Amino acid sequence: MKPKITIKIIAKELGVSTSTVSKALRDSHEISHETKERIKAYANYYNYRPNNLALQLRNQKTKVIGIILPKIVHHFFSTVISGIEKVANERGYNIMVCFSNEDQEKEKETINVLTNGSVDGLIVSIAKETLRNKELGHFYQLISNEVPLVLFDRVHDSIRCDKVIVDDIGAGYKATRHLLNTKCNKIGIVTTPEHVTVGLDRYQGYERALKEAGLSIDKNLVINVDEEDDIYTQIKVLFDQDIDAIFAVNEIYAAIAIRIAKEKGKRIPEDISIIGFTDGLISEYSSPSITTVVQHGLTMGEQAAELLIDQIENGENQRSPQTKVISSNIKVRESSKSL
Amino acid sequence: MKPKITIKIIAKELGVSTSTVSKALRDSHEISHETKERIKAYANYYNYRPNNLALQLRNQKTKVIGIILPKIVHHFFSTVISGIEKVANERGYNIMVCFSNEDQEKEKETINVLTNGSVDGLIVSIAKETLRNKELGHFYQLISNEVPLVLFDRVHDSIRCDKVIVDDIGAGYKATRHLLNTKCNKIGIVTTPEHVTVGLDRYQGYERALKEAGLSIDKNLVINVDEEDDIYTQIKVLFDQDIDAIFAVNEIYAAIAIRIAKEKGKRIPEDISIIGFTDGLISEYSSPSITTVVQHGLTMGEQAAELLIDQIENGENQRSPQTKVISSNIKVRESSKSL
DNA sequence: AAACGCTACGAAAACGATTTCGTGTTGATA
DNA sequence: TATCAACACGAAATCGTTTTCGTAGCGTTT
Repeated sequence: MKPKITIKIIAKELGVSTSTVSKALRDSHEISHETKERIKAYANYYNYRPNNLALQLRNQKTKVIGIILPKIVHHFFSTVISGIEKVANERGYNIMVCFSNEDQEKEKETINVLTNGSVDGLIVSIAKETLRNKELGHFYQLISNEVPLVLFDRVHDSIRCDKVIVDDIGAGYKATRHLLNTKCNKIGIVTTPEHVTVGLDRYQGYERALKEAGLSIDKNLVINVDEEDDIYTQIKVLFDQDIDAIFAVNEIYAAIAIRIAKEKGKRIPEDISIIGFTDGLISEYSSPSITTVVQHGLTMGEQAAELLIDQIENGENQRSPQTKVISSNIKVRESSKSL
Repeated sequence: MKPKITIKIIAKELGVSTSTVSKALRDSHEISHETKERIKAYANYYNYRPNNLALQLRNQKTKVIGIILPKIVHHFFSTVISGIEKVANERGYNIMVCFSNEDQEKEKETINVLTNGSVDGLIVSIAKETLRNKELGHFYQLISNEVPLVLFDRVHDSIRCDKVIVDDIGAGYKATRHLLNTKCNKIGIVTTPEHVTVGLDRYQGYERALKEAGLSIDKNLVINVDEEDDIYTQIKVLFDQDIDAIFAVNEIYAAIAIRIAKEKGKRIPEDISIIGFTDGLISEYSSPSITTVVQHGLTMGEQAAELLIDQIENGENQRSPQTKVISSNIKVRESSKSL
């Protein structure tokens, strides 16, 4: 990389001091018109741009937002990034993206590196391992160091900071209601293990909807998928039961359910309705296309960024932590009956 | 954000100079054992970490790689990011991700901001608008400023730098050969308009395979999709022709082709084989699952990162620019016959 | 002519770290 | 006892920028 032109070089070339150059470029009234013009012309000619690092060090702010995600190859997360970047860009910030790969150690390490001056604040979705262990010390530390922080999607109550979440209970409820409304009443659910809160919440919505409809919960219709094992096999056992609908808490489970249904010769949605979660490409382009709960990742990203930048720029005027709940809605496609 | 502990503070508290603290923490032989221990204990107790910005400014390197992509909500690009991040992380770098949104002005602006000290080098996939206009001045400038640069996927010959590309012609050829080998000989192709080079290249592979097999090109079997209009309708006309296979240059076109085939009551792959491109989730989870040309985004990202970091760390020992061609391979699934 | 106020600029500190070069003290050697 | 080396530390420069505070020079006022 060629050395870039600096204020110091300009100053030496033009026989003035660095202060004069700096002031001239910022149009200070302290500098005479002709000196200003001379300096500006020179700077312009050599395409001078102030060095970011120097500014960041001096101003004690980087105008960079750190993002830590469990992974990126995932439609929901890339959508969120997109939303964050959009707002960040509008408000003059850049983003620095890191991945925890669901690993607690890497999450800690990344937080450590980023908060050592590289970023002005963090937007994080917590790694599975961290949530499982409930070892949240690194987050408590962020709070006590007053690092601007916004958690989204995978959050934890004990961390006192701004949060952006989907109303997973409400979404589970809506999904189940949709199935009930379209004359299904033997509804199976494919969800995550209980320690993954999003799965648990969606399950609770399911439970509420069923109870409200006067139906009882049949534990045989509840599959808690362990991703360590083969997903296909685990979902397949659900088809041994007498069911007329499946609520899958994500797109992939839904796609697999469809595959099994087809293999079993069931017609969709006549014999069995299927509803998924996360409005990704799979749902849109599989055939039959899949009715889903759309998660509004873009909106979540935008909101998270707004909250974070507000925190950063408000400095001392600490407001109390907010939680934004992004409500979701059902996108009806071919895999479920219409009303 | 609470002020973090600095060397200066430690020095003052312990009544020594900043030089002593710095040396002690880096285990210099110049400092006596007991002083070292005293300083280290203090630093450790207050959890001292050197400030990144200060180091970056002093060392004149950031250990950050800038990535500029047209967009992120796209399986291929997020896979590439994943690959870059993996290697970057292994070699002690972080990544800063920006999007051009296919817009030339934003691309220029982003390059400008990032190269002003924020990153040590750039990995870029060029925006469509830039390629269409052929205004590559901002890239030539990077080269003449000797900014470490690697282009991937969307590249341009006139930019003299390292590149990582897929062998699109070869991939198109392989895809077509696969169809020919499985006894298809009335093969339609759904591709992009001609100015998108990846589509054009894949088409050329198709052409070569057919000619080699002694078949002539029937222009009625070639669909150039204009994404401004309805994709579904454009692909549908292909089914008016007598065909036994379709080569779609991306996953979405393939998924749409499958949908149409089903609507027409064709059996896949008995009546019609379909092969796609990009090994994303759609191909994997749709039913029937789709035979595709896998694009190895992860590998591309890894290679790009290796090339870039080599450039950065080799400094003056400029080797001549390399182009890595990542070859692709066919992943046979249910939408095509097996050999 | 002394006092004052502008104008137009420079010196120096600051951000947080590293590193080169001195230098005062100690003990050993000639 | 003079010389020298080794030890242990500090001063200052450096990275690139901004900003506060001085101040030289000049003209105006009383």
